[in-house]
Amino acid sequence: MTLSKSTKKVIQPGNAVRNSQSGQPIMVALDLLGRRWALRILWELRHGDTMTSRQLQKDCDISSPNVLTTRLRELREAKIVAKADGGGYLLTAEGKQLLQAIAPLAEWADRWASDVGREDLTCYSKSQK
Amino acid sequence: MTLSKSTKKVIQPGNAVRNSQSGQPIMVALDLLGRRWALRILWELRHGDTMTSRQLQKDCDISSPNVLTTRLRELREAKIVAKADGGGYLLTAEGKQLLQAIAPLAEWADRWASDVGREDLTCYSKSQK
DNA sequence: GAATAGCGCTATTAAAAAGATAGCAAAACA
DNA sequence: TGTTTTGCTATCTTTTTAATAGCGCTATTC
Repeated sequence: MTLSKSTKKVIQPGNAVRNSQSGQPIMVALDLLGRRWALRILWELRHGDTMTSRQLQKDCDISSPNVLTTRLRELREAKIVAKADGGGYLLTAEGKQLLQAIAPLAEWADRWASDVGREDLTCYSKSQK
Repeated sequence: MTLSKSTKKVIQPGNAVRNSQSGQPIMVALDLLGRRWALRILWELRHGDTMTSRQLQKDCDISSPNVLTTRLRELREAKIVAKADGGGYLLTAEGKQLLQAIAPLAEWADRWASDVGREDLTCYSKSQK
């Protein structure tokens, strides 16, 4: 490995990240997915189609392309997302598996919504705008 | 339910969040879990035991208690985490279900690690700066 | 073949979030 | 009563994200 200066680290299993020095896969994953828009980007790519960066930006409601670019780079380095031939982005095989792994989340979220909604939601609802 | 502070938004299904105005459960969940340390905190609570905030801070390697306090408050408001009688924090029933929903993530991470490790890492190390 | 439009991406500045230390009040313990 | 532990706040610095503008490139259209 040439890795001249490790000023910026690739978020990959085996590499130390903010969350952990160990490089444990799960810790690296939690770090990577815990960054802004990372989960959402995967979610918007869930259909498997190639999406342009602009489309992603629009669907995710991201105003600034900078964060999107950064996140996409990280996800590409992590082999979760790839550039498509002819432009755009799509999930890698690895990315599709990841998406399957977090698929139960949507189901949970629905249960969560109904459970939380069943409770004393009134003490929260009016604080919104 | 005096609602002392109406300026802060509770992250709950039904409420608009950064990611989405719709309040769709999955979007709210992605927003909440996409915040720094949120996933990791859940992960450290996965055994179901009551953990003190200091223990959590230590295990998560969080240097600043501020973020931890903020995240724990959000998770409590979302009914995912609760304060334990006699101090400390633990998962709610909802939180335990959430953890089950993202449990496949650990398994995926291990596969991911072996897959990524199998490939040519050199093509990434030099692109960094 | 100039004009147009969409693409990926960078530049810049402001705002927000997180990192890092220190320390306090209350409870638990001795 | 003195000591420890705990949850949390205060303060300040650093990092990350937000918000706009716009560049160079490619493809299409007139």
